Amino acid sequence: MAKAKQFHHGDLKRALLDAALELLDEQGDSGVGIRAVARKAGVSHAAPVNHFKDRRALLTGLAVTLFDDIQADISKRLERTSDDPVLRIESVVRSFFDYGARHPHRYALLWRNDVVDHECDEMRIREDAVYDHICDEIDRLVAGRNIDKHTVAIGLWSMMHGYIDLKIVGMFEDRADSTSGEDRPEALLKMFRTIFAHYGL
Amino acid sequence: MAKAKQFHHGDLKRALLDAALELLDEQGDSGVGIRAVARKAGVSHAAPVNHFKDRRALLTGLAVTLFDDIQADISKRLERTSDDPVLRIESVVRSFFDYGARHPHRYALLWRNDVVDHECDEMRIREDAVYDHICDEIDRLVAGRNIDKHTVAIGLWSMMHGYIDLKIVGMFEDRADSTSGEDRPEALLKMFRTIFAHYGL
DNA sequence: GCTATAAATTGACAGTGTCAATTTTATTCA
DNA sequence: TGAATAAAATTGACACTGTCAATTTATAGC
Repeated sequence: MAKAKQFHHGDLKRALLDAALELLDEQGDSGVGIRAVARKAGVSHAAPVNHFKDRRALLTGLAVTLFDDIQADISKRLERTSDDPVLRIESVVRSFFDYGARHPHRYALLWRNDVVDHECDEMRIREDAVYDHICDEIDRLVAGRNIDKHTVAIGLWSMMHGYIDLKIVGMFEDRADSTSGEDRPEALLKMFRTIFAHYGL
Repeated sequence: MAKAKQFHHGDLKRALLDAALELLDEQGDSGVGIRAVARKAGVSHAAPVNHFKDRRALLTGLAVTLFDDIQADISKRLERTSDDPVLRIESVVRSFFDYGARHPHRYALLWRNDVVDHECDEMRIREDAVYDHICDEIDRLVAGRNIDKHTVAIGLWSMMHGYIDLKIVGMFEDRADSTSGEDRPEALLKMFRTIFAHYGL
């Protein structure tokens, strides 16, 4: 495998996704065009059509691999986390916080509805997986009590996603003078612990 | 004004923004191209350059008008709201919730970093204005107490924005079975009131 | 009325996504 | 093994986009 230069690339799909990821990190999603990716992979401009019928399909395929990366990181962290549901939830949230800070373009792509097909099975499966990570722990947390776990999960996820997204946009740049709480993500986590506490969790 | 058909349009800038808004509502930001807007305004493909040097400038100009609309709605609601800081904060949040539900494409555009210039003065001013609406009330709320108002404001704004954004993406479509709390936005507001309560506000 | 300036026009260029036709390689089956 | 079939990559074309330069047209000021 990895033969020098043959007509049939052998593993072009993988090569295309690699090239796409590089372009994404460098220029954001607008830089990930079919032709640009093909160029970067050293292949003709129409070659990708065999593996991705669309630009949309290409970006969706890329988003799928990103979700897998996140999923892997979450699992790795959870292995090192105790059985306390609150701590496990915080592990998941920290995984997202870090990912958003480290790879803003990748994170932004995940929620681009126009360019990524969230309806397709491959995406739904991945999204379900990460949602379940949050929801399962909350389920354990509210077990027996008369609390709608989805409301708590949606609230938590909303705050988590909203913070990452707004930070990427630069919304908190010069607005929130970093006087007291320098580590804002941790402050938000503490804030949510407040909600858990209020529910008696 | 509004003369039939002359070479000089007279108010082309306004006409372009009107056309852009229509296209945005119909097709999302990807449908708002310079040429498409010019076509819709009944003018040649290069006419817009006199009023918007870029596609980015066009989209930014459009986003500015959207922020103004939101600002107007917020002000209208606040006029009818009592002096209670919590109620006033909830008014602002409800304004955003409604806007996001009513005009998903418009809301999404506001936070598109690649296509809208958030650094320019016109944008900063509008963003500051809406942020201040939230922050001022929170400031009154935490007055005297040893609480970082920015942390509370960022938490609130993050949850608000995250919920609207994820809902637009369709993230809560079939996941959260709408058994108990049908009105999710109100549930989230209640959740935040929990945080206020915890801080003794 | 003449001139400067602003506003809109046409035309061109490079780049894009997508499709059709074609050539090249790999695979399968007799 | 060799021929037929399928898969993978190529080239070429089309319509479309954003942007720029050169040009024409209208407006405003002296």
